[in-house]
Amino acid sequence: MAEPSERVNLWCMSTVSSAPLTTIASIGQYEGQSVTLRGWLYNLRSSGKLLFPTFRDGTGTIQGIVPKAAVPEELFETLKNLTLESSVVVTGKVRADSRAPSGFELDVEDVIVTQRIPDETPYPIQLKEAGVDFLMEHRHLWIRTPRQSAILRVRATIMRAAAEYFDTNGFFRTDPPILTPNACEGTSELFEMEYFDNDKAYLTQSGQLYIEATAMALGKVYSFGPTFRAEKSKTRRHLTEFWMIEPEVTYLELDGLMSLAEGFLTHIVARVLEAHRGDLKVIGKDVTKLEAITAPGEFPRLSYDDAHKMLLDAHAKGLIENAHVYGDDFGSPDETYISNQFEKPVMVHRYPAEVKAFYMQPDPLDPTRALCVDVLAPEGYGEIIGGSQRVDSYDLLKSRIEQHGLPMDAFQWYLDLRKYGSVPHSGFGMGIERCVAWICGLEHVRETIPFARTLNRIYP
RNA sequence: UCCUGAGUAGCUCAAUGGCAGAGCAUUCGGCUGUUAACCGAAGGGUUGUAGGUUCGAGUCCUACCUCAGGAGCCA
Repeated sequence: MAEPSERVNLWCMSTVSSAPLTTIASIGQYEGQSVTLRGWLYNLRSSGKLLFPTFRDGTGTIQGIVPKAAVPEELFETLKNLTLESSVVVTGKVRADSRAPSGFELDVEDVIVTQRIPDETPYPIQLKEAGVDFLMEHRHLWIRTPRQSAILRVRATIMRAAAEYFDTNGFFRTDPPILTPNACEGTSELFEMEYFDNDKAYLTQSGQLYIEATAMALGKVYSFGPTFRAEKSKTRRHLTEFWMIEPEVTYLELDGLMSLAEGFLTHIVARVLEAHRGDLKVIGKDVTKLEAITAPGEFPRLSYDDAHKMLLDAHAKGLIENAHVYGDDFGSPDETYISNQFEKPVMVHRYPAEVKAFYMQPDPLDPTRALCVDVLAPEGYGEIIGGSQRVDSYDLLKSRIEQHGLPMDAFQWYLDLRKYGSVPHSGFGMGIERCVAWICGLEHVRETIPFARTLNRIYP
């Protein structure tokens, strides 16, 4: 058996062959030519004197063909005995073939094995089924599989498109601190840590209060970064560490905020459809559901009261188990039902102020309502955006802080924003992982981020 | 925190209280168009942990551990 070794250095690879270096995603441009790919052996089938190695390189997969009679003996033996996920530099001629899923195959001419995985320690992840626990324990390897790679590529586009929407609409990115001295919203569990000698610090659970301050400096701002919640939630929608993008805009009221959210989500979906139809196919997402988002027509806007009536009707018809109690927030089954009634994301606004955060502006037409909006993604994915107009009165904000039993000292700087040139302003936050889960049609948010942090898992 | 379910070969799973099994993976052999290829053979086990019931426990009981799904809360 040929025993290729780690004999290849990255900087000399370009001299191995005169063929142009390319990626699997763009290999169609080279039909009829020889090219060089750098990647890994994804799978290997054989039929007597014919080998079918499948290669992957992070942009896609392609099947190679190696007839014994057409290549040197050493090359054939090397490939025949190559172990899955060994790293390789492959040179071959690109050929269109209707039998290939991607439309192209590679007639292999040369292979340099960068590292051969030894027989005694085979690659642990099989192409066949595996359980959640095993896959999460091997997340560092699981992300190599075509479906997981496709999800991560879509995630990258969603993150870029989200930032791009604000960058091209006059926003300034102003990221808040990740270490904070107190709870922004006071109630939820926070990750606590020592801050030098006598102080505690907490990992941020939202940058909102800080970007209200930067909005007062710059007008239209957004932040984009990780947030942390020590909630003991074990569901398909929760992570303890997740990424949030949050715009905050001065002189913007609730209606304008909803329009902003609508334009923002539409832009993201459009960008994903532009760039990732192939990936969405690998993932198994029905793209017609996404095309419905970018089709003409506004996102439905539903008041809390209307949503409540919708839920009562549904309960009367036996479509949901529990009758919604007027005045309560919506539970997950309620949100799922509401979102399933629409093709587009639905914006539910003006919840009872009592169930919402202290900083939300009351509706002047009915002060028991908060000027807030939750955007519920279609197909039962639930809340992906939560936002509101903020309290702009010093006196009202101060009394709210008192009512909620929050430490006044910690909020002095926040109150200053209402003391010195207060203006109406609004903002929202979108959790990237829930957005990715919705757009990709995933069962669980743990697949939307390279290394998910959940209640029971912090390895790898 | 509460409710429910699951832990058996590297992986996915079977096994009426009565001999510990299969598929995939690995190794060896066969096949010139395979698409998670297929065919033949071999190796591979402290049934999550600790007790208990029983002639006999993977199976029944108790406790614990781990994981999963859901509720609440949230993005």
